[in-house]
Parts: sequence; C-alpha cells; structure tokens
Amino acid sequence: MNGAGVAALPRPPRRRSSNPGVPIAPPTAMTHPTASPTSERTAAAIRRQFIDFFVERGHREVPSAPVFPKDDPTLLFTNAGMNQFKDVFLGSGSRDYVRAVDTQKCIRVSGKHNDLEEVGVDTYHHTFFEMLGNWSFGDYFKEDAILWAWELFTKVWGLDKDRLWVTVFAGDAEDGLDADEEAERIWLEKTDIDPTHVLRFGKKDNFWEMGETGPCGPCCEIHIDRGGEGAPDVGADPALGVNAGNERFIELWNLVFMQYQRMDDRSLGKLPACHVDTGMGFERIVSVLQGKSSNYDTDVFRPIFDAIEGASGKRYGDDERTDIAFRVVADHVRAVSAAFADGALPSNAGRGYVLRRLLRRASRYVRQDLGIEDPFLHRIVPAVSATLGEASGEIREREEHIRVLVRAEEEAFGKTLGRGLVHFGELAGAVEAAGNKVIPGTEAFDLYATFGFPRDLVDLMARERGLKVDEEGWERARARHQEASRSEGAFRQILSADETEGLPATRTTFHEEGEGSVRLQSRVLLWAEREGEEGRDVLVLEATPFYAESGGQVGDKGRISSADGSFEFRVHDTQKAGGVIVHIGSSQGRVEVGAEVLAEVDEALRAATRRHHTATHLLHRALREVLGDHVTQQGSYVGPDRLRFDLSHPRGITQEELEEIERRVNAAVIRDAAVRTTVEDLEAAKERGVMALFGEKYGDRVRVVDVGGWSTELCGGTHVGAAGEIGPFLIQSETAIQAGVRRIEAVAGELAVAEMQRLRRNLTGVARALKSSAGEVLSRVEDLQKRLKAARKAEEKTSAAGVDAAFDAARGALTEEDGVLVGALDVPLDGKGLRELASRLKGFAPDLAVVLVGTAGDKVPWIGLCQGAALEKGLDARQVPAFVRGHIGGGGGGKSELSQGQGVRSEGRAALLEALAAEPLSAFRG
RNA sequence: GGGGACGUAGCUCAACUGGUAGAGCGUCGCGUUCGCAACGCGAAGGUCGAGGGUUCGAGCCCCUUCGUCUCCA
Repeated sequence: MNGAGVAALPRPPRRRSSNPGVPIAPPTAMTHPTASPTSERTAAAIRRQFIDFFVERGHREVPSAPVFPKDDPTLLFTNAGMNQFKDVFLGSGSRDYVRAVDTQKCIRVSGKHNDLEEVGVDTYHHTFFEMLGNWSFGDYFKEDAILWAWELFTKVWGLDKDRLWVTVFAGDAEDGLDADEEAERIWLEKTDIDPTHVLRFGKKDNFWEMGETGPCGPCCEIHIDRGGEGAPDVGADPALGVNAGNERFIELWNLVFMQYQRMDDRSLGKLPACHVDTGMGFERIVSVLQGKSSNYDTDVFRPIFDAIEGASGKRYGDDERTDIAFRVVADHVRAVSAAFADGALPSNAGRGYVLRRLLRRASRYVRQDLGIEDPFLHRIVPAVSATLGEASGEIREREEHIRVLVRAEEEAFGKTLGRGLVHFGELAGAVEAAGNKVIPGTEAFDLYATFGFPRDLVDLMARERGLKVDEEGWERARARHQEASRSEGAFRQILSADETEGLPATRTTFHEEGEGSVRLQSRVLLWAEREGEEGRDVLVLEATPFYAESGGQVGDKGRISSADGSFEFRVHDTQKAGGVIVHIGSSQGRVEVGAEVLAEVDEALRAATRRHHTATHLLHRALREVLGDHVTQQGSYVGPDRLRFDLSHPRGITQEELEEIERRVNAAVIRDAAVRTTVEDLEAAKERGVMALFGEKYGDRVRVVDVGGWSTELCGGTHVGAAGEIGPFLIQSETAIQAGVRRIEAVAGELAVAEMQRLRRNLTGVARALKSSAGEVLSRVEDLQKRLKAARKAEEKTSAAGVDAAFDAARGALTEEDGVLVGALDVPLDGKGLRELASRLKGFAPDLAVVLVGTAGDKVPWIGLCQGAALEKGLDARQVPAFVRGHIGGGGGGKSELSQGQGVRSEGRAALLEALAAEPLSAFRG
C-alpha cells in the first residue's frame, strides 16, 4: 500500500549505484546548528508544536491508531497516517469532526521504498517512525493546506525560504489529467516562495494512490536543501537536485489532495468530496530543526544510544561497524516495543514473524558487532519506553511485558543459533575431510532456510575456517526455495471499489432491546454473486441486526429472505468493510436493489455467543483477581462453540489457580447480577477505571459493559441480560502459546453441561474397564502400573535365566569341526533372548558357525552366527536366510558375521532343525 | 497459505546402508572424609511425540497428525 507518508519517509538514494557521478553533498551546515536541542526544539516540543498549530486552526487532536490494524488483513502494519481514516476516504465510514491532526506510529519493513537490510546500515532508514499529519474530510482543500504548511515551516519554525523547494503534479496524458495548476498558482501567488523553487513532476512523484483502486489525487511535496557545495539553484537540476535521490535535498512534507477515485477498470472518476491527507516524517523534521545531518543524531535516539552505551561499554561514533549495530538495535527495539505494546506477539507467521525477524536481526548485530552473547535487547526497552512514552502511553504502561517478550525471544534465538552452529560444524567438517575449500551452496542455504542464519553470518563462519560458500549454488537454492514457497495471493477485499462507491454506513440494531436485535425488515442496497466461490456471495442492507466480526466476537449467521419467497440468502458470516456491514453467504433466487427483505439472525447461535462473551468478561476479571494486575488480554475468540482468551502471564497457571478462577466466574454467575450497558465518553470511562484493551481503537463515545459492578469493560459486542443466563462455566484447557502468554479455552451454558457429561462418561468408562469405581480409579491405575512393572521385571529375569540355561546347553551341543564350533540349537527363547544368547556365544569361542532357532508365538525367530576361522573357510551367515526360508518361510538378513530373521510357518520348524542337524554347515554355503 | 528441519532418560544430545536404545550432566544409594568439595562403585529413570503402513524385523523407510524451529508469501 502506498501512502502520503511514503514520500515523507527518508528516501533511499535511488540513483546511487547507477549514477555514481552525482556529488552527494555532505549534509552539514544547517539553520540551527545547536549541539543540544533547546527546550523549544526538543523532539517532544516539536511534536507538540505541530499538533498545537493545527488544533488552533480548528483540528481535532486524535490519538495514534495501533501500530497494526486489527480489522484490516490487507495490511501487515500501519504504514501511513491515513490508515485509520481509510474508511472515511472510501466513504464507508464517518467521523464527528472534519479536521484532524495526529502523530501516527508506523512500521515499514518491506516495499519498494524500504528494504529491511538497509535499516541501520545507512543513517536515514527506519522500520519504526512517527508520521505527523493534518487532515481535512471534505472540508478545507488546497489553499488552506498549502498556506498553513508554508506558515508552519517559515513563520513558526523559521526555516530558510531559500532552502525550501516545492513540487506539483505535472499532469499525465495516459490518465487524461492536466497539471495541478490550482496548487501551483497558490504557491506562486499566495506565498512568498521563490518562484524558481516550484517544480513540476510527473505521476511517479506527484500523484498519489491509496491502492490499486480507491481515492487518489495530485500532491505537493516540500523539500529542503540541506546545503553543500555548488550553486544555490542546483535544486532544479534533474541530476543533482530535488527528487534526484541524494542526501542534500530531502523531502519533508507531502500534501495529498484527494479528488479522484480510481475505478476497477483503471479509469478515474470524481470523488464526491475532496479530502486533504498530509504526512511529515517526525524523525526527519526533528533532525532538520535540530540541525543534525542524521535522524539518529537527534534526541529521539540519543537516550536510546546512551542506554546501549551503558549496557555494552561501546560508544556511538567510534567505529562504523558498531555504529551500524547501534542504529539497528535502536530502530528495531523501537519497532517491536511499539508492536508488543499494541498487543502483537512474536510468532512464525504473518506480522508476528516480521517482529521476530526484527529481533533476530538486532540480536545478530549485537552478537557480531558488539560482541555480546547474553540477552541484551531487553535492557534497551526502558530507554525506548522513556522516549516513546510521550507519544505512546501504552509502551510505558506495558514496559515489563515488552521486556519479558523481548528477552524470551532473545533466549530462543540463542538456542536456534546453537543448534545451527552444531549443524555448521558437521557441514564444515565434512567439507574439510573431503579436502575441499568450498561449501556447497545448497547445503549452506539450508543453514539459512532451516536455522535462520543470515547469509553474511554463514560467510563469516566459513571464512573463520578458511572456507567459502559456493555463490552460484546458494543463489540457485534460494531461487528454488522461493519458487517452492510461492503461493497464490492471500488477501482480497470483501467489496470492490465500484461496489463500495456510494454505500452509506449500515445502521445496526443488534444492541437494541427486544425483537429488533435479531430480526429486522430492511432494504437491499447491494447484492452480488461471487462466481466460482461457493458461499461467498455478498449482501448489504440499509440496516441489519447481524453483528459483524469484531473485538474477537465472530460474525452472526442466519438468513435474509423476501416475503414472497423468491429470494433467500443464507448468511454464513458477517464482516465489516469500514462502516458497511457485509453479509456473506449463498443465494437462492434473485433480488433487486431496493427490495424489502427480512433479516433474521440464528438466535440459538447468537445466544450461545452472548453467553461466551459475557463469560469472557467475567473470566478476564477473575484472572486479574487470582493472578494479578499484570494480566492483560492478548487476544480472544468469542463464538457459539467456545471462548478463547489469551493473556500475558509469565508462567504456567497451576491447577489450583485454574480452579479458583473457575469458581469465581461461576460465583459471579450465581449472583445473577444484571448486565448493564451504557454509552459514555471514552475519557470519562477511562477515568473511572473501566478496563480498555490495548491496541483497540475506540471512538469518543464508547459502550461500557458492567456486570454487577464487578466487571466493567469497554465492549461493542453482544451480551446476556443477566449473569445467570451464562449457566455453568467450565475451563477446558490452559496452554502456552508464546513466552509470557497463556491461552485459556472454556465453554459456558449447555455446552459446559455437555462437556462435563463427556468427562464423566470417560471416567465411568475407565472405571468400568478397570472393574473399579470413579473414586478409586486413580489408586487402581497406580496399583496396576506397579504390578505391570514387577511382572516385566520377573519376565526379564526368567528370560535371563532361560538364556543362561540355553548357553549351558549350547556348550555341550556344539561340535568341533576343523577348530570351528558348529551346530544348530533348538532353544526356547524369543528374538531378544536369541540375540543375547548369540552375543554370549560370540564371546565364548572365536571360531563359530552356529544356527539358533527359537520360538515366539506362532513365529520362529532364528540367528545365524559365523565368525573367525569359519569365515576364512568361506562360510557366510548371509546364506542362512535362504536356507531357512525353504523350511519355515519368512525372511531375514544381516552381515557375514551375523544374520537374523523370523519364519512364519512354525510347522516346518522340526524339518528345519533336522536338516540343520544332518548338515549344519550347508546353511552357510551358497 | 507454501517449502525445509527437528521431536529419543529430568536436561543436553548419540545410535553406520533397517538388525540387542546409549553417553554426559542431573537424581538416588554405598564407599573414602570430622564435614564439604572432589573422587570411586552402583542403581533408578524410555509408550524413541501420536496414529497407521511397508518389512521376517522400524528410533531409522512411507503416509497421516500434533508440537517446536526456520525460510518464503
């Protein structure tokens, strides 16, 4: 996804390699060359000044959205300020304000503008950053946006006009768009900018699109010339100046004017309302205002570097290698701290996997370049919390939780690394043993694909042993792996851009009292069949009683039908697309837009879900009471079939604690307190200590669900009327899902009864099988185990005695032929006994050619033993199987010294022994 | 979602092309010692993650499944 912020992000020098002749100016002399920021120029002050500037101009200050969007699977992380307003731009959602200002926490780990491997290596890439932005939703447009930006830059912050450059859209023939002369005129006529500093650029630089489809429009970028050698008007030079990809001219602010809508067929339509979306990279503006050449030299990072210096004993600025490590650690710990604070967890898939990779990358730099093996990153978390806490209170509040997660990941990485080192040792040893110097690429790649070793680490380890990695082989293996891993596109929008156009937010009635909460007459606004996708048709109504998946509660199921029976829609799932509720399911018959239909939620399922939802609140409360206040919700699932609750807790929950939790929830149910739902101001609710979930985005007016004053929580889900409706509550399992995070699964109501009956059935079944009672099962099993063990022991003893006896008998039964003991023995031993007897015989005489025939049920195990002089005479135990098979079937095999097998026709046993007795050595000859 | 690797004693790991499941650490007992550390001797401890298949025979091969790690998307 693209965003206004893309342009505001530090831009990699695009033409660095292809155009090495471009002189990169040393970014030095600046407007405010102070060594330490004055109080007006601290990062915190700058952030405040931006927000205040726009608040004074009628903007609502809104908090940053979580760093990853909970309800938008198309987006791994929030990567631009506009993400949280996407629904407004699409027209499917609305706000009760038309001007907003904020600083948005963003994470970018991939994409054309950002390569993770570059972060830290240079001095301006980040995975985590803040994006300052002001917004207009159908309110002011180009003139105000441009004039305010100019005022903030030149009047409030006092940036030198001669150093500022502006770009406007030059038009595009393919899209039939003219240049943005309106914006250009505003710059030239209404500001005092040097007219030669206004430049036109094409679609690539100055036309912004949200995605493949959707709102879009021209934009203006404000760049600054940070100075250096050369003429002052070098900015207009396409090879040297603005947008040329150098470090002298950097972009500060992108003002996007949304006025078009890109349709499915790539054509452009007019947007009903025009919006303004701006983005300014916070870390970068701070570096400019503080007169630093790098974002990392500002007080955004200094306290973090102090912490790294304190913990590592190294100093930033001493050495390029350690400097890179400093920047990587600072950046990555910022990113994961923000994500963990919002409720993300490290894992091996999706965004959790990205976070894990960030931690491992940082951890690797710590090991390689700071030379520290012990867990280190978690010690940096407090400094991150101190610097980011200002803009993101949840990081400060959850500092301890973040530390636990970071530390656990570091330790886990240490383990994986250890296993990989062993593997590498074997690999390198094999290469050396073969007298080679090159490690095959495919096998080296295994270290990467299986143990997570980065390429440079493999190279390093190889060099240390005087080896190198086969470059081409590695590349081939990588290409193969990538090919094999490719899968079809995963995410898709529920509704296309064309379908979304003009759809108002759906009115919902599931919170209403009585009938309307599950049954409602309404009009069809959209109905679309999905060719080739069974059960994925979509239906949108004007109003609906269906609850769309949100806050862990699953979407409702049910049916929507017309009165005359000509149309029926089975709803399998309900989802939200912005403010639009989308029913997903399968259609029978046809329906027109505007037709009246009856929407009916499956009440039984809804009732079960309600029980589980209210039970989840009670469980949350009980967990905090029993385990402590560090317990926070990490995620949840509330469905008709069960409830799942993930919580932060550093260790396993004991049986006693689980029982106590279960007791407290059930006690609350028995008290049968009324469940009261109120709608109040978010701030007021927080004031009185209502539990809010981290990472959850709330509007200004929130629903508070209160169960008997015992549990109060912000929640938009559906609940029972009184606690007693929940019925029995039963915890089914408690497991670890991540370090520091436990998962509880439970059921309530009829399902709990069914579950208890199932458990009882199992227990009584076991008791019956043991001819015992439920109460005595345990001691009975313990007793049985004891007896079983004793019986096994006894059996072993008799078997050992049997071997002893057979051994004694064997010595007498064998005859000597040319110095070799030969013979066939009929012994009452099973396979295992035979092997023991064989090993004793081996030690008994150096020269042997003996066949042992045992017995085991209806099978006939046997062993052929041949050693010493017998081998020299050309006898071979490998011949025995064929000889034996002739009499008793089955098979077998082995080596010249010893072969073994089992016959399946015991009736041939006597004949076999007879044949062996007559001519023992024939079994060993071909 | 797809590819790869790993699940063996309380812990860390072995076990050749299928042929008697082992080592180190830890635990327990005995001995040496006033005691401890250390050492010596000995013992206990295993559904080889689970289920199915191939085979005379499976920890090892095949399939399914669960868990963990890892890469790609």
